[in-house]
Amino acid sequence: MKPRGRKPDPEVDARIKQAAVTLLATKGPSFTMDEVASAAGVGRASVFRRYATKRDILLDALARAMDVQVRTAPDTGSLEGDLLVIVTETLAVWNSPELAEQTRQIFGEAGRDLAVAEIIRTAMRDRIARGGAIYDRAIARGELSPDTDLTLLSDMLVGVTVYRGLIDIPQPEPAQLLQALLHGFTR
Amino acid sequence: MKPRGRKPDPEVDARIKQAAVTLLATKGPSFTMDEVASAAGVGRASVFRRYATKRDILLDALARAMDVQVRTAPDTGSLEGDLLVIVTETLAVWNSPELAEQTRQIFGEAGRDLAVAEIIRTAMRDRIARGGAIYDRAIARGELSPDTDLTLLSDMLVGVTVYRGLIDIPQPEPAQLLQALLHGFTR
DNA sequence: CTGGTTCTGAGACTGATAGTTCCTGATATC
DNA sequence: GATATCAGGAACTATCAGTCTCAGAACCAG
Repeated sequence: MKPRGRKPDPEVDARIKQAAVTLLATKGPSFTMDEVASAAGVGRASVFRRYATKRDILLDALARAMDVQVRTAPDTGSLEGDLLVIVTETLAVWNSPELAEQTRQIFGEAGRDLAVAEIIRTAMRDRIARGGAIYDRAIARGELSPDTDLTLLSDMLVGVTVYRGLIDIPQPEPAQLLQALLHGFTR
Repeated sequence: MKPRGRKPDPEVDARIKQAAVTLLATKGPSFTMDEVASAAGVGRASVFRRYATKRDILLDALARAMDVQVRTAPDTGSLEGDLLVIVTETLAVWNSPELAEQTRQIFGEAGRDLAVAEIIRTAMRDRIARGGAIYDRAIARGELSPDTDLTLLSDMLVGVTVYRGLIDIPQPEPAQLLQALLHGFTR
């Protein structure tokens, strides 16, 4: 059956989503529903008509926020060179105080809500997939074995930085981290 | 000058601390002050007389909880053997559903409160220091260079597991992680 | 055009929870 | 014995998620 009465205003939709993403970026996951409504210049009820719970709007805003930035994979001619770019970019997130704080909070939220974890997981998978060419080339060059666990490689790279970022430890030097990933710690 | 009136009851102290630690273990950081008071069989005001805010009691309970488990370092005769024990133990935390959930929540809390981060950081430092002998022996045997960044080694090991645990990815096989740490990903 | 339905902003209300305050009684120091 | 602090209990405030109501606007069916 057709919907009857007045239709939801798409303008209101847009302004709520916009406000949620902005608030997530500025205040982290602790924004309030009142803030969303007033930042969107919209009635409280209109927010709750679209999102039953705060969790819903948070997840939506988070998914939007994670969907944004992705760069094309570098191609420097060697695995070491390509990975150095990625390592450096990854560390850059944690070396910028504002970005680091934001990221800390988001990973923190993942610890209390598996749905948040899933959003991050998916976003990270996409990001790795985007860099797949690097590994293809490295395997073609013989720098990596064809049966390398690329996910583990990637997770070890990201893992240290997330871990250190979360508990507020300075990040390693890119070259050192790169060395450890490529050659391990034994001599 | 001496304190005048009635003294704080040490029994009450103890029961509050006990209740806080227990609640932290069972409900995670989301326990309420009412729960603490009633679990301790104590008045609400007595809790707030000892801890000005919930954050304070949470930090205290957390510090207590982290202070508990530490094992003596293994000595299998090789770095590989010793590390395998440590890797396996670390993975065990995340392979037990209840422990994993608890750890997830605690790391999540670190993302929203740097004081929590500091408690974890300190506890992890202690734990690494406890395993220092492993690395001393490995260096003596020539398995590690004397200028190895042991903190990075340790953080890379823990980092992957925390990262994967937080965003709910299955943990790697111990042997595979060990291999990556010792020898890296290149051939 | 009319009537019914759903949207809109505004605001009141409920319930949970942190934190405060006050009460009465117990226990300590002076 | 006066005074101060602690004990438990309970009322109170403030914040926030989530619900509900209202009056007015927009839309659809007849």
